[in-house]
Amino acid sequence: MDRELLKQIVDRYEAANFLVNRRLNAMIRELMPEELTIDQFATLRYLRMNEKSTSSELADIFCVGKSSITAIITRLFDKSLLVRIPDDKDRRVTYLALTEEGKRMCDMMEEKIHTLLSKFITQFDEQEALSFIHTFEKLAARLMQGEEYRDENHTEV
Amino acid sequence: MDRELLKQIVDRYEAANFLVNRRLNAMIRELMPEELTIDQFATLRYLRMNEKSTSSELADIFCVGKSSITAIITRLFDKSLLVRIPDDKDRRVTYLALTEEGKRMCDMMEEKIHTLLSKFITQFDEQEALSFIHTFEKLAARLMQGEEYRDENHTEV
DNA sequence: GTAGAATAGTTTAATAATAGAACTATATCA
DNA sequence: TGATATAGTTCTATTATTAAACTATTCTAC
Repeated sequence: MDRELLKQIVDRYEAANFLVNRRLNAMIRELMPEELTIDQFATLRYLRMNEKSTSSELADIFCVGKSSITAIITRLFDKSLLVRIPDDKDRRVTYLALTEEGKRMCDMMEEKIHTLLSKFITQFDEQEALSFIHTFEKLAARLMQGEEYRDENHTEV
Repeated sequence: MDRELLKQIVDRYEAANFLVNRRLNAMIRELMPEELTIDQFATLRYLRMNEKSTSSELADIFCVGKSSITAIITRLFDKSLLVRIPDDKDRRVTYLALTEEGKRMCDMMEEKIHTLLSKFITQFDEQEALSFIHTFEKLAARLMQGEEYRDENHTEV
């Protein structure tokens, strides 16, 4: 790929990404119930799909420090949306699980977001949408690989 | 597009988007100099490309309230990365412009981010990258249209 | 031409997410 | 067993954010 073209593609990616994320986030924020933030919902959603994960796992997936996760988890716990379940094999470990209310809340929001995104996605023809998603997933996979960036950074000490 | 397929595409989009943004943000955060946050950089970058915009314009583009912009602008001003230039036609208006140091800082970061993104983008063949970007830009354009979501929300009465 | 409405931007107070360091408790390993 | 590593929390400070109240202007409709 030629140098100039690459630069253009990178620029265009940055610009589109910025717009899409800012707009979508704003739209999703509006769908949220008063008591839930986007990051809190993202946490609920992850736990909905991954029963019994831990703070450390969340910190890894979300690319933030563990103290950040503790704060979010505490807020969700205070709202009775999840519980902490100590592992009895390794007593350092605490599993996280949604309460019934947490699941309900998560499903309700997931539904609303689905409706929102569907409006935009249905504007593309099937083949274009599938190609796009396919490339997006490849990009995601490649970002997951080049993981040298972690440690030293989002883990304390 | 059939209902089940649509649901799958939306799910896949959500998952890929989450991964890509979290990872990329983490990687970019690491490139940042000590004194600059990602949001501050995004502000610099916008002003670099759009000379003489205003707080209100930034609030619109970034989909946040004006007081949020005031806070970021003040921090960048304190670091001597930008200046406020009052309009002498309409004295309510204040234009924002980068200082030379602001421009240098912005260019330096832009360069670093370019290098990072290039690593990933060059892994795709030219045609795939171009199709992807094309669809991404269409999505961005459509999100810009359905703007009913603003007002009442990110503008203070 | 003036009163009332709209607009641009700031201030203030409160909340959330975050980093980083210090800490507790537990487990692993050599 | 003693040193080291790991899981998670607490604490402190910073940043981004909202919402509401506010100042200073400009616009507008009468």
